[in-house]
This record gives sequence, C-alpha cells and structure tokens, in this order.
Amino acid sequence: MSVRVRMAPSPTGFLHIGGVRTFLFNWLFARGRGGECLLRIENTDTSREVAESVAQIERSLRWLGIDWDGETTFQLDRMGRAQEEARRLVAEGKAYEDEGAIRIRMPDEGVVGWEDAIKGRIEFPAAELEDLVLVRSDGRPTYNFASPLEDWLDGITHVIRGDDHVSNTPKQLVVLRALGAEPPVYAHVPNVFGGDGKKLSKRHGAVSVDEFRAAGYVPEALMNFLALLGWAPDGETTIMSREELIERFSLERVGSSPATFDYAKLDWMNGVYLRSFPPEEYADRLVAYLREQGYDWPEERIRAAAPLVQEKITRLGEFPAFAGFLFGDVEPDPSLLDSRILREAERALERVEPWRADAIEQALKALCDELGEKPRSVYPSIRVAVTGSRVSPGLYESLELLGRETALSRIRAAASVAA
RNA sequence: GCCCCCAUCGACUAGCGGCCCAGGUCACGGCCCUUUCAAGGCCGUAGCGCGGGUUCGAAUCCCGCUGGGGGCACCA
Repeated sequence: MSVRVRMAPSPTGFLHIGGVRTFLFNWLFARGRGGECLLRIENTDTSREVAESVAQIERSLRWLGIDWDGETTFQLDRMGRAQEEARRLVAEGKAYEDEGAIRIRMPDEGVVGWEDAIKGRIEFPAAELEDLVLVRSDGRPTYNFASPLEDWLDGITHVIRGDDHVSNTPKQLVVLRALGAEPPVYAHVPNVFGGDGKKLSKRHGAVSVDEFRAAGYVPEALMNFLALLGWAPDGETTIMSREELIERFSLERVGSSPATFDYAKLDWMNGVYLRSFPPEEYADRLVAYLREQGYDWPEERIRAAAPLVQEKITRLGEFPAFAGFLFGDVEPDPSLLDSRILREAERALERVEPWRADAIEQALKALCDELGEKPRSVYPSIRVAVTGSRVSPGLYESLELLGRETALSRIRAAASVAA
C-alpha cells in the first residue's frame, strides 16, 4: 500500500514553527517511503481565511524545502459533498436533524479506540462522546466532519498531526465508520513547548518561519533542528542532511512526551551549517540574505567580507552589526582609544607595502616589538578606531579590506578624539 | 468537574529486564590555543519525580500518588 499524508494548516496568519515540525514529520514520512504529501487548507470558516496567509504558508514551506504533491486544496471546496454525505447518513439513520443542523449519533456504550502509531493504544469511553454536529444550520460542515471526510476522499493513509487532536480522533473515527470508510493510521505528535512548559509562543522568541528566516537561520539547520524535536534516529547522530533525515525518519522513533524548543541549540546548529558551506556558497547566501533584508551594500564587498565572518557568526543576521564598519562610518568610543598607540600605528601602517593582511600583520607585530608591548595591549585601540567596536573580524584582514586610505583616515580621526 | 496523554542531566535525547554506579549533543564551568569575538582541543558539573509491587535482577514491567500538558463548541 502506498503512503499518502496531508499537511493541514489553518490559514490564520503566519506559519507557526510548532506546526511546521508536524508538517515536517508528515513530509519526511511520505518522502522516505515514496509516498505522497498533500497540502490542504482547513478553512471551514470563511470569515477567517485569507488568500494572503495561504500564500505565506506556501512560501514558508518552500523556503524550508518542504514540498507537496498536486494543487493546494481547500476544505471549503468540498462543502457540497459534505452536505450530501451528511444527508446520506440521515437517510441511513446514522445521523439526524436538530434545529436545522445535522448531528451524528454517537455510540452510547463501549469504547472507541485506535492503535496510535506514536502513542500506542488509546481508548475513549463512548459515553464521553456527544452527538456531534456534522453540518451547521447555515450549511457549512464542521471541522470534525470535514476533516475525516476529506481524509477519506483523498485516500489519506496516515494522519500525522498534533497532540491536541487526540480527543477529536474518537469522534472522527465514528464519522468514518458511519461513512463506511476505512480509517487511516493515526499518529499524534507531542506539542512543542517554550522553556516554561507552556505552548511555544511569541513570548518565548521567534515562532513563525518568517521570523527565523529574517534572523538569518538557514533552512537546512532549521529543518535538522526541528526533526530532532521529539525524534532521534539513535542516541548519537545530530547533524543530518535532508536526505539522511528522509532516509532515517520513522514514526516508531518519535517520542511520546512533549519537547522544549531550545533556541541556544538552534543557534549552535545554525553555526555548524553556516561554517560547513563552501566559501562561494556562503557568500551567495549572505548576499541573498542581505538583499532580502533590504541592505543595498555593494555585492563585491559583501563577498569579500564573507570569509572574514564565516567562522564567527552564528546567524546571518549578525552580519550588519559585526561587519557593518566595512560599509559605513564608525563612531569609536573615545575612552577606548589611546592616541599614542594610534599615532604609532598610523606611522607603521603608512609604509606597509603591499596593502595585504600578511604585510599588515608583519608591520603591526614589528610595532608591538618596538613599543615593547603585547598585541593584546596595542591592538584594541586600533581595532576600535577602525571598526568602532572591541569585537570584530580579524584585524589584519579587516584593515586590508577597508583599504589603506580609509583605514588610515579612521586611525587619524580616532587619534584626535582619543581621551 | 469529567475524559485523554505524558514523566531519564537545565534542554534535546539513547536506553525497549542484566552490556547502565545511565551514553551522545546543546547549554554551563575549568584548562589549552589566541590580535578581539568565534572556532577548535582536553577535562568537568549535572539526571532515571515519589511510593508500592513483580523478578535472582528494574531507568526499563504493573499499580497508586504527585507533577505537567491537552480536550470537553453549530472554533479549527
């Protein structure tokens, strides 16, 4: 039997990272088995749905590298079919009308249960189930009717969704049974928390895919990190390519307890990916990122700066603050400047030929010897004068890139304002 | 209130009765390297929620408790 799953976001604004993790599990599961992965928008409620948010959802998924088969479908499009099926159930005596709405009869004894692919056997006492509204009095189907109905019509074999749907499952199982449908395999993945044991939300940090993108995370890292939230191939492996993720993913190894989103670990992992890119690719990504964020800095200069920061920043978003001195003026803090050292540095640097990092290094080292000081006591002043900060990329490379003229004029200017 | 789910270092997890006085990764601490910051190397702190069982033997199985989460709509 070939596998078919579906990702079913509700079109309420942005794409939440917790939901993305669930979609990722669907996607990895399907792709790992040569199956299909559908994208279905769950909008039985017309008032809330917005075309724009659907477009945003699609854009976010694509950016992450999650694709889907066929056209995006809308739950609402099958309203007619839902009404038809509901009427059929009434005719068969399995449902009944109630003040203009149609309700299904729930069994009133025994249990309704299933073998959850992640949580194992789950059962609900039938007495807990109330006769569910299938179709509202205004004719629109409810979620708990439309969703299983569509799963059936679409031939969904595995419903992999959030934990919060566990209590909907018995209802949907009854609906499916009444419809005469073979129920799919259900797999309920635990929630994602933010540090305090509460559902991940804005107060914990970034939550939408767009925010992570804007902060300079790369999709490979985000995907790798998300995959490991609640799933592990073994106890050792942490860095895995998209292909490896697909190959190794399995529902059996998804844990049943909720996971906490650890931003620090994501940062670390993003750094691992950033450092692993070949220099040209790193530069490509950096340029694309800065363009996306609206920086109009010259591309050649960004490319030249890329190697200076690749080992040092963990998110592309750190680039402007870290290497911005290469693209605009600086305002060094006078109290961090030493005019004597700066004048000596100016003198030493004037004669450097050619203006390259290695020659600059020689000159500066020689200066240190001359002054009888350690680099650590003479460099800070120069660094601050030239980069505007005590933290920066390598000093020699920074000076080279900046050019002799700019470098010297910054040093001169700094010397004159030094405290 | 009722129903359902969950429970290993601060975090993600490995562990599916003996190989575990519990392993890996992040974070944290120390040392080394070092022009700052990173990166890298080495070392370290830290955990099976509690109480009963079952068993020769339990982190692993069972029961209870406690704690956390989710759900009880003509929302999705």
